[in-house]
Parts: sequence; C-alpha cells; structure tokens
Amino acid sequence: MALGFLSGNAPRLDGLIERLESAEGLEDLQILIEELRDRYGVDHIVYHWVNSNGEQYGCGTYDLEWVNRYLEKGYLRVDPVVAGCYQRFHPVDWKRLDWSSKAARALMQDAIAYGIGNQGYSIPLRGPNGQFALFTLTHNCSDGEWEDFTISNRRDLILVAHYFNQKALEFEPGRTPEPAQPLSPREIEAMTLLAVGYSRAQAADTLSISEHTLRVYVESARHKLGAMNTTHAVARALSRGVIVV
Amino acid sequence: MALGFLSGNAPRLDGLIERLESAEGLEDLQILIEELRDRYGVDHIVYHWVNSNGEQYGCGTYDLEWVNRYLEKGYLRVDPVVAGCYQRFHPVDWKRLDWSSKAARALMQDAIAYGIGNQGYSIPLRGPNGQFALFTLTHNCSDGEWEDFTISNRRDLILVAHYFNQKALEFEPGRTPEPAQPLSPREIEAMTLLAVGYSRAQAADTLSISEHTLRVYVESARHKLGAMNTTHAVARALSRGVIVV
DNA sequence: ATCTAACTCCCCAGAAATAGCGAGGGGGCA
DNA sequence: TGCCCCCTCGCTATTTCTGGGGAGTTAGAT
Repeated sequence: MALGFLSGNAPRLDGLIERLESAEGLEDLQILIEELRDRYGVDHIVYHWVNSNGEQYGCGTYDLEWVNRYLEKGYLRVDPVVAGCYQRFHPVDWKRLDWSSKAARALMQDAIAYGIGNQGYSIPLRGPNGQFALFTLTHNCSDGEWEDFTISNRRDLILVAHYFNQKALEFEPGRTPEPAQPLSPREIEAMTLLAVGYSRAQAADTLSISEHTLRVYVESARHKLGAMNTTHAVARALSRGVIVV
Repeated sequence: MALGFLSGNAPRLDGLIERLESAEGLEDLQILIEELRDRYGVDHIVYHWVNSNGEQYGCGTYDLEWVNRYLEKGYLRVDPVVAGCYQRFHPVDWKRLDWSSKAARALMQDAIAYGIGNQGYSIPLRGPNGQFALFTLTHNCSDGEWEDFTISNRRDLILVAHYFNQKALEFEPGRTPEPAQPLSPREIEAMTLLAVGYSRAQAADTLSISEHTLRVYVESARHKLGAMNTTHAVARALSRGVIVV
C-alpha cells in the first residue's frame, strides 16, 4: 500500500479536527481514528493509554488478536516504544529507538508477523496525575518514504494526538478528583516542605515555628485530604494539584 | 490595544514554527516569543517552567519587576492558573478558573496593576519526569474579544506551545536532575501502595511478602529516586510519573 | 559461563512519626 | 456577641520508619 500523502499534498484536517473536538464518546474516537488512517493511507493508527497499574484503554485499528497477544505476552514492559516515549517529549520514529535487547527484537518480529508494519511513529502524550498515552502510526514501507511522510505531517499529527488525548481524558471515568477541601497557606507550606524531602524538624525550622505547630498543620492537612498518613497526604496533595513540586 | 488577529484572519505561523523548530538556544526562544507577541498583537506571551523547588526557567515578555514580585510574594503557591492547569490537559481561559480565594484575587489585582492584562489563556505542558510548564498569553480586552481570539487561534497556540516546550527541554537538560533510574516492577508496586496510604506492614501483606522485603524495595526505590525519606520518594515518584495514583 | 539485577528473607538499635490530652490569641462572618 | 477557622505552643506514650549488617535463588544479558 502506498502512503496517501507525502510532502506537498498533506490532507486538510480541519474538518476532521473539528469533528474530533466535538466528539461525544469513545465510539466517535474509534470512527475518527479509522477515517484518519484512510485519509493518511497508513496501515494502522492507534491511541493507547499506558498505565503501569495494568489498566488500559485504547482505540485504533490494530487487530484485537494482536492487542490480546501484546497484553498476554507482557510486551508492555519490554516495548522500546513505550520506554522510549516515556523519556521523551517529542514524537519519535521507531527506527531511532533501541531495539537491541532480545525481548525487543522478539516483539518487533512478532508485530511484523501480525501485520503491524515495519515502520512506526509515536507521539507521547501526558495529562494530569501522571497520565501517559501514546498516539502511534504504523506502516509498511521503506525508510525514506516513512521519513518523508512523518516529516511533512508531524504538525498535524501532534495536534490530532493532542485532541485525541483530550477527548480520552474527558470520556474516561475513574478520574474524578474529589472536591478538594482547600488547605490553609501554612498547611500548604508544610506539605510542600515535606514533599521536597524535609523532615518535620527541618520543615519546622525552615518555617521558624515549633515542630509541634508544624505537626498540627500536617495533621490538619491530612484530615482535610482524607489521608491515612503523611506520605498518603503528600501524595494526595500532589495529585490534586494542591501543592506543586 | 487591539488584538491583531481574530477569527478568519489568523496569521500564518508556518515560518515562525519552522524557525522555532530550528532554534538553537534560549536566546532564540526569547526572540521568537517577542515576535510571536507582536504578530498576535497581545500584551504578553510567557513560557515558564513551574517547579516549586525554587528553580524556574522562563522566557517571555513580562517585566522583570513583575516576575520578581511574583516570586517574592510566593504567588506561585496561590496562583489559580498554576493550580488549574496542573489538573487539566486542555488549554484554559483564566476566566474559567476559581478566583474566589482572597489570595487569588489579590494576585489578580496585583497582576493587573503591573500591566499583565485582565485576560489570560494558558496551555499546560508536560514532559518526562514530571516536567510541567505553562505557555501563557495575556491581554487587556473584553471577554468577547478574548474568546474570539483564543478560539480562532487555539490550534496554532497548542503547536507553538508544544515546540517551545520541546526546545526548552532540549536546551535545559539540567532540569532532569538524575537520569531517572527506572524502578523495578516490585518497587513500583511498593511505592504505589505507600502512595495510596498503606503502611509498610499493610503493603507487605497486600503483596504477600515480608515487611522486610517490602522495606528493601522502598529503600531501593528511595535511593534510585535520590530521596531523603519515604514521603519524599513517593512525591518524586509521583511528580516524575513513575507511579500513578 | 559469568555476571548483574531483581526478588526474597532475617536481626537490631536509634530516629522519627502518630495519637491523644491540653492551651491561648487573632480575624472574619452572621 | 458568638462561632469557627487559622496560627502558635507543650507534654507523653506508642507505633512506625530508618539505616546498618548479611544471604540465598532465579532470570536475563554479555
């Protein structure tokens, strides 16, 4: 199959992006991702939520068979695409990743056998609370063709990936942060100092108050955050954006 | 001052984005951000790296006076823009944030006094290891004008913000303190359980291992994360995205 | 074949955090 | 005025965490 659009004649995505912006459910995303694949003329496009807890959400054009195999084999843990994107900010061509490990080569061979394609381009996406997702295009073609394709479409792809992630975050349940009871300024200071590694004594010293007073703040913050202990409280404060470190 | 570009006649940014992509230093970013402000005809554009450790990097068109005041007053900790963007993925109009707290209103008044403008639009950006940055445009105009402006330019702004962050990450490798030594699966499990409030004993029980073994993981994770204590380690793991709660 | 890294278990002593009891002054709000 | 929240401080006892030590197996990488 030939790539539909190389340099100079990229498809107009305005309409598609608008429909993406007004998508109202995960089904819409699936429809749009298939349409996008056809417009670009690539073999596969996949949006994929990566979460170390094992939970996953994804939509895309991979065969279910391959997805299941990927999960069963635990490829998530050895996939250089995941590892590589996790350390990067900018989109990455699969060729530039490190495929030297045995497990990675096995994964690649397996993927090709399942028709994923020998080329790939993945865009890392990050949301609140450590959310991490990938937007990936794969195809079967020469290195040169792939490079032309990715270079001439990179900006559109970043935008499309961004909106996919925005919608996925919007639709995905289980991300409902409880209405955070606000912490007092002193409580925030105390929690922040603990979060950056200070002990209670050090934090108290830094704020020029007695350790006991600091303890009161921490306890108070803990109760407000509904936390079991200080570590838990700091974790909650961080993931709710109450403190920033 | 009137906005240069509203719906229908947004500036062509291709050339600017290309120069952004080929920027070779922080000075180039400063030049480009000023050019961008002039092209859009807004009062200010600022890219800044948010990190409560006190370290900050930023470039933009704010007066140094205001930047210093912001830091001195500790506005970072009370700024609804920071807190709001920290919990969102999509760009946000300042009007939609919660300015009800006294500190937030004081900040807003102060900002207006320093000529920041009554309108603002901020794009949250996230990179590896929990990096978090903001790309902000501010202006002095009516709500309607601002809405027209942001709606018609939102896509370009996302792209520009993306490339700014990419370049800033590229030029400031020192912002990634340790090369993010990856945690082992067991270490991640242990840290995750601690982050959700389990004591060491509970976590060990949950993983069906002895408390001593769990302790080994926690200690190991702590060293890998360069943390002073468990709370610090969990905070770092969270803000680097090593664990997800 | 060797080596590193991950995973598992054990003991001990000192440091730190937690849980409970207190107390009083200041500011905002009804 | 009364109420509630924020800020500040003290004491004691118990539980938990931290920082040393050592030791064995398994699996993957060189």
